[in-house]
Amino acid sequence: MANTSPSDLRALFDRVTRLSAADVWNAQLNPAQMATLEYLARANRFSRAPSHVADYLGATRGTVSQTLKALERKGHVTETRSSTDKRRTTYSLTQSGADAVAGDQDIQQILAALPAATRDGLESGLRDVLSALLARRDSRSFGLCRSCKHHATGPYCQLLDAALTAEEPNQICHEHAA
Amino acid sequence: MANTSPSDLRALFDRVTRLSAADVWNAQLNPAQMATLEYLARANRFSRAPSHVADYLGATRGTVSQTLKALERKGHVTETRSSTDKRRTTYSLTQSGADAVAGDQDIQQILAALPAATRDGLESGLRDVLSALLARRDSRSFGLCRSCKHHATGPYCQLLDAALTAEEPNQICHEHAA
DNA sequence: TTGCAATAATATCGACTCGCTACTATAAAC
DNA sequence: GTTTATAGTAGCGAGTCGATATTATTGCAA
Repeated sequence: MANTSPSDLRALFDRVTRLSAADVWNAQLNPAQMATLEYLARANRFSRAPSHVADYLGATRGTVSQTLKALERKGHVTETRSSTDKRRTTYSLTQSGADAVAGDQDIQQILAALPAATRDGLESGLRDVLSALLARRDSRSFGLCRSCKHHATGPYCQLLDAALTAEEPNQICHEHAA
Repeated sequence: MANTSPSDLRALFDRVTRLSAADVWNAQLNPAQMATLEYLARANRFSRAPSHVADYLGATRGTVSQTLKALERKGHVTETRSSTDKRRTTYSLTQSGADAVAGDQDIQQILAALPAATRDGLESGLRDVLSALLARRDSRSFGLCRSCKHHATGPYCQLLDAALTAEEPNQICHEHAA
């Protein structure tokens, strides 16, 4: 296991990616659509705009806009326009969208079956790769609300000056800062 | 780092995948084309047919056929038809194709910068996930020639009854068996 | 308060993936 | 010598994806 060459490791990562992507198609969704649904399922109410999804997935706003329209046609998300700032749109999962995310268990079953030590090693490696990727493209971290410097007990967000629900501290936030 | 939930880990994996895919587009290639080139760069001469690529990437033959045609139009691969079995076609990288693979250094640089222990943890985790995925879809392993049961010193392949070049034991083989 | 730059979301375009179903060759098995 | 399996391809429809342009809307400054 020692002396892993970066190119071998990269090939290994790519292959796992491709094979697990091939599994996602077994819903009526493609990988981009599933990734979008999964993000929406984990993001808080301040972070569900097309531009947030684009930023999170590393895609352009145009692409994400089309993906969200496709998901809307399939009934997995609904669009809500902001009344205060009419440029803003927010998307939410419908029940059918939430079901699709919950039903996508294939890779999760494999991960759940791994020994805890292996899972931890995998996670810490992926986290390191992710931080390097984020640093290079200087993208946002999308961390959990509760680990943010603007998070105050209450629960309350000092940046957005908003009271939070009980679940929100455990959701992903676009404005997250360490 | 402990108590990693499978769904968090899955989300982490997806995000790294998407962000690194976004980087690949910076060549004139999309992720599927780059993955195909990378496979061809690592596969031995018995393993470069469209169906082998399809099997490796978990895609259909039709899709791979089109991808190879696109790569051929761009001058990154060349087609060679077998004279003994006229159904068979083999693809090889051109210099331009090899350059494209070599130029795709972004993720490799990140991986190379990781501490060896982190890299090993990442690799062993990915390997476990890969074997589980392969077992479920009962796909081939595509291991290195030299680790195959048909590999004999010489170097020589007992299954295909063929003498091997010096590099071939270190390439990927479609017929690899443990 | 008019003017302009920044922001948010879409629309459109062309290249391409992807699963799918058909289809053509060719080769092997009976 | 016919059936069956294998290898590759074509064409279809849905949809991604980057690029570019367009339309609203907002905020700021002269």
